[in-house]
Amino acid sequence: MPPKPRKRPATMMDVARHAGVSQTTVSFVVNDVEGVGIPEETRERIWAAVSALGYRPNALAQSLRTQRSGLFGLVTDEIAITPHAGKIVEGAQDVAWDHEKILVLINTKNNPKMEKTAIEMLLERQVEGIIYATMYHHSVSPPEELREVPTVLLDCYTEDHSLPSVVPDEVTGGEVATKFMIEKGHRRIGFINNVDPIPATSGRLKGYRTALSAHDLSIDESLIYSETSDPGGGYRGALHLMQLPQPPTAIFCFNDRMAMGAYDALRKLGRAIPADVAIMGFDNQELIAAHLYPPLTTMELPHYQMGAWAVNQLLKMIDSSSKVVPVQHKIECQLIERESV
Amino acid sequence: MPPKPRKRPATMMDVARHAGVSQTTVSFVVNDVEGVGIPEETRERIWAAVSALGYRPNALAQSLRTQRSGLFGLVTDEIAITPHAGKIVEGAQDVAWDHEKILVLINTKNNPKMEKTAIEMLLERQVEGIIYATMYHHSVSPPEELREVPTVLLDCYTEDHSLPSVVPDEVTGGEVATKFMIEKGHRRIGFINNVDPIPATSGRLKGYRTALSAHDLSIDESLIYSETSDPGGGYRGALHLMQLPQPPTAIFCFNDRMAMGAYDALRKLGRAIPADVAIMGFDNQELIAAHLYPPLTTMELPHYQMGAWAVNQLLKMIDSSSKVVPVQHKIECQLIERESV
DNA sequence: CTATATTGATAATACGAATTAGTAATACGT
DNA sequence: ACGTATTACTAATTCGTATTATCAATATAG
Repeated sequence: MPPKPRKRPATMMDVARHAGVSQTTVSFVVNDVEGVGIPEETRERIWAAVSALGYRPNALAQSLRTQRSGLFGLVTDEIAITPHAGKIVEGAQDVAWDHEKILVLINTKNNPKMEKTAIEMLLERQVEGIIYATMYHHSVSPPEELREVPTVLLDCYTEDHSLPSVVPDEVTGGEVATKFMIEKGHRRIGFINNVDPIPATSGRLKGYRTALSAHDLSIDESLIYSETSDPGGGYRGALHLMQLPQPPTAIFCFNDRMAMGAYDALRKLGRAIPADVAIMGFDNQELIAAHLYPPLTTMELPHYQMGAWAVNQLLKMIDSSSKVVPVQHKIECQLIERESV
Repeated sequence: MPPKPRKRPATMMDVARHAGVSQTTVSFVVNDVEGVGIPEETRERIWAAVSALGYRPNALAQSLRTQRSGLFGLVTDEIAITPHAGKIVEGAQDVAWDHEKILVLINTKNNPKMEKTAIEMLLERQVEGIIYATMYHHSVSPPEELREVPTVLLDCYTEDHSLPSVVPDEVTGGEVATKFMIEKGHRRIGFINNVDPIPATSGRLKGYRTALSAHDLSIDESLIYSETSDPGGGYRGALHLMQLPQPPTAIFCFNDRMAMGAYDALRKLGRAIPADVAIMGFDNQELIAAHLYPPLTTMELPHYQMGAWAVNQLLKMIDSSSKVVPVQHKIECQLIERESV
């Protein structure tokens, strides 16, 4: 029979016996502890035992002893809706991996009770930090338990800013997008905004105004129109703007889904994109943006970066045990140039 | 000062002292152990101490003692690409939650070395089971370490089927899709297949043939055309089929992205969907399918269900310690009827 | 009135590793 | 030759909980 009929996995004690030394010595060698004099010969004997027995450290025991679990909790409200969640997770995961931390994931479906239980569970498991992430940028009031451990809010924030958070820089995003259209020569730029009172709505609008002002362009309020943030809204918005006495030559849409609707409207009106009218989106929802015809120029939300930043921040908060003052970090959105402008 | 200057979280021992009993008694009461005679009065005293100290069990210590970590590992190749990953995670998460298990997530980016390290890490952390998931249905050869613990392959399988796996039922999917078009009255149904040699390619084609045969329709090989699985491929495929001497009245596209291309082609040819030509997709990529005009009728891949099934299977494998024979489970795809057929 | 249950607990140990405090044996300095 | 370093380890304790074995005090049986 091959050397596999082990039932219980080998412990450090097993290795010690096999190598004829004490458990302590094994620990010293395996962890390569500084300042303990152990001759090469013994070390080899121990390593040989390690591989002979297929020893693998028990991280639970280590965590218990060292009081650090190496776990970070990632609490999300909804994970399945958009690919955005994936990017957040990926960013967080990448950084965590580099620091030998591992992520435990809980999806609370926006259910406050579940949310509370989830955080309780994470705390029981001694997570070293928690990322509380939402799928769109808004204000939240998370369970108080969150404060018992280093925490970063992702794509959301508390009204009082008492917890560190990382969010997209909506204003700069709107500004960059608008500036880009201006630089492409557009002077009459419409904006189909969202109707929901969220930071993205006010932020992108503010950026739009800023960019126009910065280029000494007057702001024509009739070019700013609000609609629901779906393709239908985009469709109606574009129709409306194009039927103005002086229609715009470029339309900045609140998001890619609305841009999709705008495409339909323009097609119906027989206007070519970007020849007759340029379209700028926001969100860079790959599946939409890259596959529209023509491919949509849009702003990418920094989900990956937010995930990465959040983990980095947690790492900082953990080792500099000194209370770091809660930071509100904004990350710029990236312009993704395709062919619609 | 309010009762919060605790540094170290309270342990069971602290509770015991506070209530004037032994740690053992606290354990008995807190875990509601059967058959130990402890009067109501003492129990109350203990619970009072628990909330006074804000005691919270240390799951690491529990796990170490009981030898069950309550952790499941979820290893994915790529998580950010599609919303599919989100569904898998959500399905797995939901079932895990119901059984008080928690998911730890590692994304290995298709890097075999990282994959191996990741699994090693999970094993060190004493996960009770591992789900090895890929983002599209194909054959894999995962690290051998996987066999040391209950494992389920998700959306993939090993050639020798020596590990349990759950995958979409591609054949039935193709069949249901085709049957639907037939029932809508179509007799000449084109199929723009993928060129990659993966189960989805052969499976959906097989289902297509089966459905046609089942309805006594002859299979016209010229209506089966292969292209790359992107919008461009769909575009070319549709163009090709529509220029045949006897063009089809319905086109089954290998996936939604190709369907998107087919839409463009038909638009260019001036054919209306579904009046002139019906289009059927596959994958139900919400962002595409629901927002095309007209909304795309398509087959939904059972990602949520696969995630859920995988966790359920792990749970079974764990308690019925008897070696369960590796199951190959196929889950049917759901027809999502919209307006393109 | 003594033997035996029952009640209401506790002491001790195990889980697997990290770590502190030692210790036996040899080497070195003077 | 004697005290001190150094080398090469080991014993014992700890992390926080679950669990088994035990025990004292009272109640009940005979």
